Amino acid sequence: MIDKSSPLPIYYQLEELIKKQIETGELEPGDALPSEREYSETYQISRMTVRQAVNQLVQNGMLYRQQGKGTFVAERKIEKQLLGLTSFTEDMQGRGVQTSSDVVEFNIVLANAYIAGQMQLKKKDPVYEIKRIRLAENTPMAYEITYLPATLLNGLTKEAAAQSIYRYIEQHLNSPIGQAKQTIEASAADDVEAEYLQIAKGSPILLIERNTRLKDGTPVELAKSVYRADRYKFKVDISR
Amino acid sequence: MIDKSSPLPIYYQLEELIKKQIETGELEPGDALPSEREYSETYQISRMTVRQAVNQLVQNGMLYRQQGKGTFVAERKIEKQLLGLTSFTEDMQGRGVQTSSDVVEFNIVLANAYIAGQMQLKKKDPVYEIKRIRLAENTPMAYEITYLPATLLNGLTKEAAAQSIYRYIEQHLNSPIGQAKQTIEASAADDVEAEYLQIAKGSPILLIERNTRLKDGTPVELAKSVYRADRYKFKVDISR
DNA sequence: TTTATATAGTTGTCTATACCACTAGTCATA
DNA sequence: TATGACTAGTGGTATAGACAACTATATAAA
Repeated sequence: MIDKSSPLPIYYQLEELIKKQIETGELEPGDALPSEREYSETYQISRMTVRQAVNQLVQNGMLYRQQGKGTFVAERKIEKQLLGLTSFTEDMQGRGVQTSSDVVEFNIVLANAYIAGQMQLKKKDPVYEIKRIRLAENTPMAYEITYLPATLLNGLTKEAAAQSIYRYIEQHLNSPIGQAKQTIEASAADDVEAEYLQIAKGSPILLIERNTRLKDGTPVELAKSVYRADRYKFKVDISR
Repeated sequence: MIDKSSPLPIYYQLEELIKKQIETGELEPGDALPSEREYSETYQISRMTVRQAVNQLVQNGMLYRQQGKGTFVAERKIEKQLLGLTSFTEDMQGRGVQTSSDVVEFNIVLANAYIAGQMQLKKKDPVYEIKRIRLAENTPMAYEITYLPATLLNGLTKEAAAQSIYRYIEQHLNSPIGQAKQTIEASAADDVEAEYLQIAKGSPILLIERNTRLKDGTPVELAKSVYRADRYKFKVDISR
């Protein structure tokens, strides 16, 4: 099961092995794992290496330890990651729902004070302003205005914007997306929003503003989304 | 700086030391940390112990590593934790806002199918049903209905419910709260909600349903909260 | 000037070992 | 019966050292 000559790290192999055992049900929530010393002897690896594997899984919540007792399989989390929250595309595709985007506007504009502040730009720096309608199985779900720093992401096309913008960012900058800060509030649809979302003016809507940054802190996106309240619930999993 | 005879683990002491240096600005975002070997020699501790300290901080996003280059201070996150999201009390108190609760109802009722399903109880099992108005500086912010399993938390009083229910749960069960699953949606206030929140019927509101569990997966709370949309925004920080 | 090549320094992985702290059960004692 | 001491097993902390993988810089060769 563990191949010491593999280029893959041993702790990673053990980690995947335990993960698989949990996924297949060989290890069920509440079950005790073999002790660290047992793993150590079974696979002829150091206990520290075992701990490194287990640490990863404790960290992401699949296992938990109790000193003096053992290590146990945690209740599985409903959603694997918080990932799905960030991106409409990923969220819907994760559920097997066909998604698409209608790009209704695609401009380069000058940043106002608020946008500049959030994106750490100077006022009047150029930014892409992209207005999209997000569809799930051809039903309008959200209306979204996205701002992207034009100097950083030059060459962005309307076609790329109709796909996943995140993918474009990660590939173009060759740098992973790190964190997003989101604000969620409730409101009532105004004329424009009502029209795009095909709902009555004054209907309840979810307003979500998202500020996305790379791992090194560089802001790469500011997006304001308007979701139909009757079609969209927002799920968050939190663990302490 | 590092006291080897202290009962506090060395890795923890080093972790706190680095944290403090970041908080005081001695280490700024983007700065490189001293190398692991340097820490090791400076404090006469093992490099593995240094790594353990740094690992913690990488894990929670304060530092990031680049193989071959070094370890660097990450851009600081806006909110320290996702913690504040879960609990109205902790959230507000974190901002230095005085909070209180009016318990308007305190009953033991029998679980209906939905509640039983979410709480992993049988239908008609007894549950506390607590209806509270959440106030921030004496202004109504939310109306909340909380269900708690009565057999697990017997002895809960109206007075304890007026304080933080979470504190009661953790102390009574002597077990830490692990995760919460939240659903957020927008809606319009009905008669009852409008009255409690002192807003007009039909005003936009945020509906938040929260299902809280212990680390071992035991459900301990199901809460439905209604927030005034004009007084409450919901903030989420997500990191990949 | 450009292109390899070495080299020093960094984090990544892994070992073997040791002792501490905590849990749960056993067993002797009061 | 109840209490306390003991013991085996668990995870928690820590050490010292080794080699691999990667990055940047300096140096030598084309």
